[in-house]
Amino acid sequence: MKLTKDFYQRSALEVAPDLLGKLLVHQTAEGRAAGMIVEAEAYIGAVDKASHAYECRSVRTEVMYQAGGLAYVYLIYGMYHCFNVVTGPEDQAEAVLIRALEPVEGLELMQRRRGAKVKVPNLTSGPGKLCQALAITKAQYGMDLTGTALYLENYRKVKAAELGISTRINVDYAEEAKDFPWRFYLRGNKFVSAKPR
DNA sequence: GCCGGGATCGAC
DNA sequence: TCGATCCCGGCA
Repeated sequence: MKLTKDFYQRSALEVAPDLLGKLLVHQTAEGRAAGMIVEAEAYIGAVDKASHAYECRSVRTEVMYQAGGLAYVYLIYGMYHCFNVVTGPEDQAEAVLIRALEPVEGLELMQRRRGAKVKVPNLTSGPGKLCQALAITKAQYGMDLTGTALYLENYRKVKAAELGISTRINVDYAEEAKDFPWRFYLRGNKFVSAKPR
């Protein structure tokens, strides 16, 4: 079942752990590719120096200020895209970065997009990798996640014992925010991008 | 205009 | 450990 606006229009800190075990689906002319979310990080503009929206409402961050249920996609390091789910009510800049997926559907398509030599665990085990595997680019910026092309749906339940929590990856510059325990992952899943601290 | 830096990845 | 590579934001 597809996730509805109600699911997204809550705090990023509630949505992020709830996203584990959900299926991210992207339907394109090339076909359908989908993976189960195994790692996600919350970003909350109002209080979070690691957030792009911290003291910054601009063309790039505008979608984060919209009501939850839209896609926030940005280019990082000049070469990779990162996919976020916008959460919360309108005017609260919040989002959840999807950091890793376990491939479920369209493995051949993902392999073709990522390159023939890439081994399966590396298809979707990082925010840049999963965007390449699912063909998510800035063309998907602002897209409605309750639509038909790019959406999330229920896939499997996650037990409390499977939930891992840690600090977020690569935000050491963010002063006190670097220590916020806002990263959520499925314990023991081999597609999780990095070892927790 | 110009300049600095980044929610990454993969080759060395 | 380090380089690729480019958009964006801040400042002039």
